[in-house]
Amino acid sequence: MKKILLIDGHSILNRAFYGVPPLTNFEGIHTNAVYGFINIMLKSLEDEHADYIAVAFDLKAPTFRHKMFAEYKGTRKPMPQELHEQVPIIKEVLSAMTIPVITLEGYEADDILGTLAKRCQRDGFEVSILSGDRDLLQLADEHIKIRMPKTVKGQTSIENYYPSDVIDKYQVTPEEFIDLKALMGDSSDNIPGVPGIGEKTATAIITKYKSIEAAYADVDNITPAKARNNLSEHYDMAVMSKKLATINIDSPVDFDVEDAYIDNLFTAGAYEIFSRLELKSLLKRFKDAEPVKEDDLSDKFCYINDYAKADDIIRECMNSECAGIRLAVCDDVLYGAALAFDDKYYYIGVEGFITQDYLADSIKALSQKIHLYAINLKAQVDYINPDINDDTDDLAIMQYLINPLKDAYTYAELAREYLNRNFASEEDILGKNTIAQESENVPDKLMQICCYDAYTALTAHDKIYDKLCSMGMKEVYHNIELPIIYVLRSMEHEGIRVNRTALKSYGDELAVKIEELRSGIYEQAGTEFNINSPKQLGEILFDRMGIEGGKKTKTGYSTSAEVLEKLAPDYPIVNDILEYRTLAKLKSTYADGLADYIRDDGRIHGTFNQTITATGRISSTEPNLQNIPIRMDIGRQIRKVFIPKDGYVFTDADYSQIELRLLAHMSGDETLINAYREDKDIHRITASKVFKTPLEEVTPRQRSNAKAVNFGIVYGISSFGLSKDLGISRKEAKEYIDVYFKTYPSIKDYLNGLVDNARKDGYSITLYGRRRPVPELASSNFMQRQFGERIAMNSPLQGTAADIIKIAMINVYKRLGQSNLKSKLILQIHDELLIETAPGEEDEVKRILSEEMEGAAKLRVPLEIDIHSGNNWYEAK
DNA sequence: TTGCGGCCT
DNA sequence: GCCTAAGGCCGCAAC
Repeated sequence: MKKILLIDGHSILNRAFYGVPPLTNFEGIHTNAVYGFINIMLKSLEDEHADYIAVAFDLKAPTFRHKMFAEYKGTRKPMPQELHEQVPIIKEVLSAMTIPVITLEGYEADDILGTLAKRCQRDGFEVSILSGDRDLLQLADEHIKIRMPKTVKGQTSIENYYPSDVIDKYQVTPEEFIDLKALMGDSSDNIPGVPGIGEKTATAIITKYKSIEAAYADVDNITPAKARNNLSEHYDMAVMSKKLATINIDSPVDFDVEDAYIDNLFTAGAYEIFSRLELKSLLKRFKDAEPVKEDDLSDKFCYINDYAKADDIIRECMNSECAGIRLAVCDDVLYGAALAFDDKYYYIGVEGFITQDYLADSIKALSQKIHLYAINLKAQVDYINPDINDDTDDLAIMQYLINPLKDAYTYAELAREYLNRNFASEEDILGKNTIAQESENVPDKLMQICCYDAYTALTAHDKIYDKLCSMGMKEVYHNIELPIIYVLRSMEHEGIRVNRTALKSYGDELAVKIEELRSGIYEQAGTEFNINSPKQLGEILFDRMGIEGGKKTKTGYSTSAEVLEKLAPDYPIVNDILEYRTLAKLKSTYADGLADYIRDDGRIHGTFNQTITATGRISSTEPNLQNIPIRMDIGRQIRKVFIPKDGYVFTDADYSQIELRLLAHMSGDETLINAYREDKDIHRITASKVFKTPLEEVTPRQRSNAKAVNFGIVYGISSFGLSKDLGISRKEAKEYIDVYFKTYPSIKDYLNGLVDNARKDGYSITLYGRRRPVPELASSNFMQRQFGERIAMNSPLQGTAADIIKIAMINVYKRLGQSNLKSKLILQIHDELLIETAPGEEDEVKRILSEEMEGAAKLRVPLEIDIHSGNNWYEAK
């Protein structure tokens, strides 16, 4: 039997809009409703195995119902702009997918759906109608099924209604459903119904009489009295409501069902739209549906394993101006290299006479002679160009600067965006294998990955570089991001030495204390359970032990430190749990966690990621060396296991209040600027002004509160956040903030200006021109907009601080090299640099650090650093 | 894979 | 009525 799926366009789009979190592409176009719509539609097609599909939409113009009843639908709240702008997009998408989009002047989508459903049923079709609108239930019939998406706890499922299901759920037949609505009315459509009759009474009346006409005929016997009186008085209203509620199943809609036949939904046109909208997971569906869609350039690629040929190719490449390059590198081993130049694409494998050293040396020579373009240079730079230079470009870095919010900067992403090509991604080609594992198989896959990469680097380079420059980020790219690659690579290469045995005993000591606490906790609880499980812990504390705490999270009780700390004074077990948590965290994440990363050279070589953060900061992974404990002494002790080479010391320098100093500089506030110029205590000054107390009489408490306010300003202050931080009421927090802004009006103006500019431009910007898009500012959701405002206030400060320390790192790195020092930069922790300092170089290293860090930017206030040295990281802080 | 909780600047 | 100070990474439990 033939099957057709009919969709209520606006209803499903609306559901998708509110069901899918806000989503925008880089141009700031909202896409969540389109995304959700297509997902619901494809899911339904899968479930139903339909071979025909059509979508009906309402038009703006009045319908026949408005002629009957002028107030029909009333003055509806306009749909949010974010949803409104997606209406034409979904229609465009559907058209591109060759799905008929049906509208009819003077009629609603319901009427179109009803008409088509009945027609198709007559023609022997099995019909499914997809809508979120219960009114459609009146259409349910022997061969007409109504599908309604339903969301329970964030999970969307579909409810199917045949007539029997309607009766089960509403005690009335689909036909009677109309009469039900005629009595009840419908506030959203402004259908009046009968006053005083709600769902309960209406259902009772209709189950008994089957129709409003029959009920009216026996109106004297209707109970309760209120319903009786109202129905007899307002019967005409019920009759009109019935007419309004009745879906027209005989509308003059012009439709040839053969147009709705599903041939291929995944057309090139649809692909183009989805990639413009950046709906990646939908693009994936394309690949499954239409494998030929993937661009295959394999026949252009040439595999080289002959030494003489390789030599010829490299010599030939030397004569071109530029080349795309991609090396196959894994665990410090080079397996091959792809070169793309003059529309030629070679992969040279390390094989036979083509040794690693030969290939690396040839590429280094090449990089001296011509411009090379790579994607993710840091991973390959060891074999390309050992030291800072401006001749090898990195397209991943360029793209990160253009949009730092993306989650991948791979050739597949770049080719899609800039070349309109859909290449199999590295993950697609490798599957679960690594490059090292794959090198043992057929070399074809490595060739494909590297050639696609080199092809993309060469072909997209000019487009992406031009875009970067047009966005004003040429300097930040050349002066900051490109050189920092080499510094980060060097830091990764050096690593940091760890005292393995000390780490082990630290872990062992923790284990003893943890066991003591564990048994004590079990004893107090009267049972054994997994203390690490928030679920079990919550049940023990709040159910079994009956502690007053209350639910907070979706999944159960909150057992966060914030909650537990309030209970700790009254319940010894809670105190023990908090201590257990602290120690367990230290053991699993730091003692045991770090041990796994110590390599044979006794050092940890983490990775510094340059393209992760939204603001321009560096991030650290495998392991994260930027979150080693320091606040509590028990945790801080772990820093003693980080040690320099024998005879060396650690020198640690960190900026003093860099973000507040930037606030002073960028806002131009004279009080703040003078305070820093005269090296005054900034928090004390703020306290004195805000609390109207003479400077000498500021209490420690006042100073500490002022410090919290200063921090808050940098984060994009909110009364909620400040109140939580200070443990005061929101009202008090708001008063602090108000007084602060009254005291520093230029800062208020500056921060407001940041928000205004970000709203106008769509992005925030640092002193050095680095951008961060803030699409949240355009949201219709209040929370989202507020979030956007805080981002707009924080990003320029945090981002400029990130720029400045990167400049300092580059200069420190260069100075250490120029002075032929053995000392090496090994860590960066956002505003802090750690140098492993060789014997006798201590003074010079300190001089370099202070000159380069303090001199990294010339501001209206001095940049100052604190500097310490020691025999381990604990001592050096 | 997701949510919670916790460590850092 | 929402439930938020900015930016990260990671271990564990539970699905």
